[in-house]
Amino acid sequence: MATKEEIVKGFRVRELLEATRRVIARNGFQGTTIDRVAEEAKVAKGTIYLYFPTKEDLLHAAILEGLRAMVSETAEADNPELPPLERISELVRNQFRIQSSNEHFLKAFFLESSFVNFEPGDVRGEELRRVYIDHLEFLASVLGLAIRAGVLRPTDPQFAAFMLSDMITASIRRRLLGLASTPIEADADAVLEMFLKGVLAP
Amino acid sequence: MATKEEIVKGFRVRELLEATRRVIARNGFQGTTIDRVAEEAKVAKGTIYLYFPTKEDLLHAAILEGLRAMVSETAEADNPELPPLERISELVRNQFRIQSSNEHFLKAFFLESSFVNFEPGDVRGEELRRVYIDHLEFLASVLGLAIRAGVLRPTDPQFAAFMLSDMITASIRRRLLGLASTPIEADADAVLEMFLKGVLAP
Amino acid sequence: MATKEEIVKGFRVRELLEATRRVIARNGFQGTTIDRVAEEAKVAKGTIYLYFPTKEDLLHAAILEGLRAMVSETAEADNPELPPLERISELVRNQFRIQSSNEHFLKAFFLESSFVNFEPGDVRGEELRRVYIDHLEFLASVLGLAIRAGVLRPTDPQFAAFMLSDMITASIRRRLLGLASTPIEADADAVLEMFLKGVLAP
Amino acid sequence: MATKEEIVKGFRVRELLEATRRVIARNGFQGTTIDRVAEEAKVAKGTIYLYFPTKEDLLHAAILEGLRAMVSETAEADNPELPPLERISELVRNQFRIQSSNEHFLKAFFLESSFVNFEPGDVRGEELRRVYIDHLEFLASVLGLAIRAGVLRPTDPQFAAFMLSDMITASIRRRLLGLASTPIEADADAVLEMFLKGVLAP
DNA sequence: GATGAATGAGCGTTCATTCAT
DNA sequence: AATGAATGAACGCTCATTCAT
Repeated sequence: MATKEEIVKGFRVRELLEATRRVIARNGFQGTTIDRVAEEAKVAKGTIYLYFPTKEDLLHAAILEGLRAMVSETAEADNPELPPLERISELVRNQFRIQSSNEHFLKAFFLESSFVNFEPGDVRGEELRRVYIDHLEFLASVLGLAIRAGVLRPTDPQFAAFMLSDMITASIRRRLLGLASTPIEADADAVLEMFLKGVLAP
Repeated sequence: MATKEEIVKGFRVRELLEATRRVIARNGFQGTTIDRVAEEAKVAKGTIYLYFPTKEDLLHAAILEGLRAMVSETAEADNPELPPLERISELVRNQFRIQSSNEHFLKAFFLESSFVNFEPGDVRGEELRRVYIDHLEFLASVLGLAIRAGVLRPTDPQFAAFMLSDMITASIRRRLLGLASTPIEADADAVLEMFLKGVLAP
Repeated sequence: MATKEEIVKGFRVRELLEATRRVIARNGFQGTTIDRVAEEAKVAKGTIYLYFPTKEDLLHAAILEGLRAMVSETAEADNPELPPLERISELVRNQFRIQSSNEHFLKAFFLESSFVNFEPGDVRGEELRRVYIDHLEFLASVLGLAIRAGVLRPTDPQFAAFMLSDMITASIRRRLLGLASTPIEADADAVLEMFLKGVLAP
Repeated sequence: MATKEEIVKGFRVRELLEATRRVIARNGFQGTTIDRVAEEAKVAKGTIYLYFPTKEDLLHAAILEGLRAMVSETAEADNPELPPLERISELVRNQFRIQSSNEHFLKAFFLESSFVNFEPGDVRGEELRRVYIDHLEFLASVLGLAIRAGVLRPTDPQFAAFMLSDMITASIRRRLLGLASTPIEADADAVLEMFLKGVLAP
């Protein structure tokens, strides 16, 4: 059961993590310093160390929470009762919307960090990977259902899920690199069409 | 005409760039310091500054050369006389081979840096983007030919090229994240199949 | 109103500036490094940067304060009600006393730096020059009064002030170069006599 | 007797010292590096170390020679047969001319370095001081003659020589600080008048 | 608990000096 | 003798972390 202190602590932690993400969004990972986070959170520098033992832990927690928010928002927006194809279609559209609304934090995340800053075997890295893998498995399960329903060809759903997820990220990245000329609304459809139909002439 | 000194200088530059890429591979971009490069190249710190005016220039040159090597190797392995589909197939297979052989350096590059470390407008960043864009345009031109030949559906070849390139990178990334259970040789085929046919049931 | 923190900060700043002047005195401007100042002030290197953004700012502030102390001490010791000649005489005597008590810092300042270390147009250099020029103008105004009172010949008071100031400095420099055999008390009188009467036989 | 090698060596040394003074003139003492001197002398960096064991020795020799040139030019321009007052007058005018023609090197010397860069007891510092003292003694001897001739008041000629020399330097410094509005030709007369007659009303 | 002044290891960079050619 | 590539100590500065208040 949560004591009053724990609740207060929870608030502080949340504030710190949000401030951290804002700083990441504004300055990138490189430019994220403890000083800046403290200033953004309107808290003394030392205070951060009451809640996080190192900067890496703070960053990790901020990313993890941000990623979890994105992932769970995806899951919540999912409607399992839709026909498989429409469900997938909605998922893609939702994910586009989510990543675009979160854009600022995710921009830095997808362009700069990914999952590399942690050594293989590092607990925090594993945790991060875990969240991502859970997300992929959720996608894979949806794809798996569609395959079993005969709507999709029998392919490796894990592989397909990874590719689908990456294609979404990729088209956002493409936009951030200044290589997209189409309006952003068209991206979800373009990704979906390519994912579903490929490029081969019928 | 190259004098003897220029040749020696060329060797040193190459050694330094290779050492730099090894350090990037081992420590990531964040962890790449002049000290470490010097140690890796078995050279005093100051020596590096005889060949590169700043650390950024060194990193840029190392990345640029690594990227160019990858790109030009792709172009050289291309056989324009193949039928469109086989040509694309070969391109994908080649790129897989190339990116896997370069694996260590490219890992850090594709996972960590992308093209972000340079401010927009930075000459070096633009140069880097240019190389990448050239590569994409080459892919796009091959896809464009296939479209005009009626082998591929009429789609935006730029978009398709970006996605294809990214799918290759993604499946390597997937492997680096420990999410692949299939043998690496199967990746190229899997990417190709998805790219060409999509996942939709016929 | 000064808070407690501001007072403490003021102490630190003063300690740092004094330490800086001691280091300048001991090692000259060339030999003044942040490390040495930190050691002299018994403070970690980084601490200095909490109070001064760059080394140049630290040096500038230390010199400026040292110069201002000298200049304002001169002004305060001035007695405007004395007859012109006695007033000038007192001014010279006072300046000798002041410059000799500050000797160590001023030695380096007058022998090494002058006002050169700052580019023309540099705000800090201008500030330094300003203090010096103000001092000269104060001297010039006193000389100007004496001229209008008919006690001094009509000459350019700006020029005379510069020369008088420099003669004082010069005779201290002469002492530092080991060229003086007379007791230091005699210097003020010697300078005054030369300044007032010149060397020409009557 | 000078061997051929010694003559060649003499040429090189002279070239190096001249190059050094040009670099000092252009970049100040701070900005004088071995690299720049080597480039200015069109010689490899290592070559300098065949002739001078350290940078300090090079600088010292360059200053010493530059100072000697100035001093001996003063002595050569002297006409001992002139009446004392005219002789002094000519000396001052000549020194102004010399220091103004050498202006570039001397500017840095008089504004930046003086004699301080060498520890007391340092052989090179003493040598420098010696040249300067010799010059002062020459001036003092001329003043002494004038005193004995009854043209100047009986004063300490050493002191007077130092002051006269410094007043010349000071008025050049004043000009370099941007504090002079009169034409440069007037400086010599102004210094002379002040030195001879002082500022006191008759 | 909260603060923020203090710390010092570590960074990128410069440059006097050395030494193999 | 002459070269200039190589060296590495030293510099100014940053910033994650600590700790007295």
